[in-house]
Amino acid sequence: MTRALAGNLLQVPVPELADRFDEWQKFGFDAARCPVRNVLDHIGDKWTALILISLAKEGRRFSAVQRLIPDISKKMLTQTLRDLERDGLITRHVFPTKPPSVEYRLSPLGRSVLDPLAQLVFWAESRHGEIEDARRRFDASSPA
Amino acid sequence: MTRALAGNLLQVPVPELADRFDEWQKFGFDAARCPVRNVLDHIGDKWTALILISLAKEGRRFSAVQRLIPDISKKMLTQTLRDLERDGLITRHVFPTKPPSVEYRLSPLGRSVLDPLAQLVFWAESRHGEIEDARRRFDASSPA
DNA sequence: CTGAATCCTCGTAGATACTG
DNA sequence: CAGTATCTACGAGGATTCAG
Repeated sequence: MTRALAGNLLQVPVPELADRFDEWQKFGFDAARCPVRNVLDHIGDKWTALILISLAKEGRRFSAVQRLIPDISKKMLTQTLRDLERDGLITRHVFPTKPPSVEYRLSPLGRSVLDPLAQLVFWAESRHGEIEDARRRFDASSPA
Repeated sequence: MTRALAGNLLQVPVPELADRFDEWQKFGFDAARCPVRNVLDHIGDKWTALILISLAKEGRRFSAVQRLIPDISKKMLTQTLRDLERDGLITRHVFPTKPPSVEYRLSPLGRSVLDPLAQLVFWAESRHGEIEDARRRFDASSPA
């Protein structure tokens, strides 16, 4: 599977990102037309990425996800799952067992975001040390 | 050009992302050890990504960035720039002109995040339509 | 021009309790 | 088990004003 996707991976050169930015400018920088604001804000919120990752391997039930992300409240879990479902990134499957059980799964669209998301996560992981160092330096040279 | 970078791009198979997630679990899911929470939350906030992109082509002055992102307040611009500087993603250069001018530039570390960021932005752009459709379907079938 | 300082508001998210 | 309902608190972020 890692092979299968290798060929698919869209090449996105950085200069093009800057050019895109220039283009958004021409439309008055309408928030609705700007994917950075419209989507990245959303998947960048406090719980979304974590939930997507927790569903990467297999579908999971509500309580299973909650166990995987211990400090999320039921309220935020419910809400974030619903937003994700609304955006078509996950699907919701209800099984009419005695105590009802509900399983959430990534949709194909949801699975497709794991690649770019992984890029960012692994960037964060590999640069984490550098960032911490920079913070320490900054805090040291900046008067409280 | 989509070809040129193909060789450079780190392949990050999705299964590995899920495995990483499993590992974080073992450490009690400490927020400090979790790059998703520690870093992605930060670059995923309201203005950070936009500012990074606006500096992608060249260093820019405070007021220039503000023009590029019309609806950011001076307060948030100052604050986000300072956080970015603290994290070592941008550098700050003061020129002692008559009215002082300050230019912000991406550091090598800052430039390095543009690649994964671009992946996500272009994902957002290419899937934007799908997401909007999903939203409409969801809202239509869901009783207000 | 590039901020710093203050005040104020609004939304997000946590806590708690309840339900099918 | 998988939510819903309500209340509250906190903090991000906007507006405004001042300063080097």
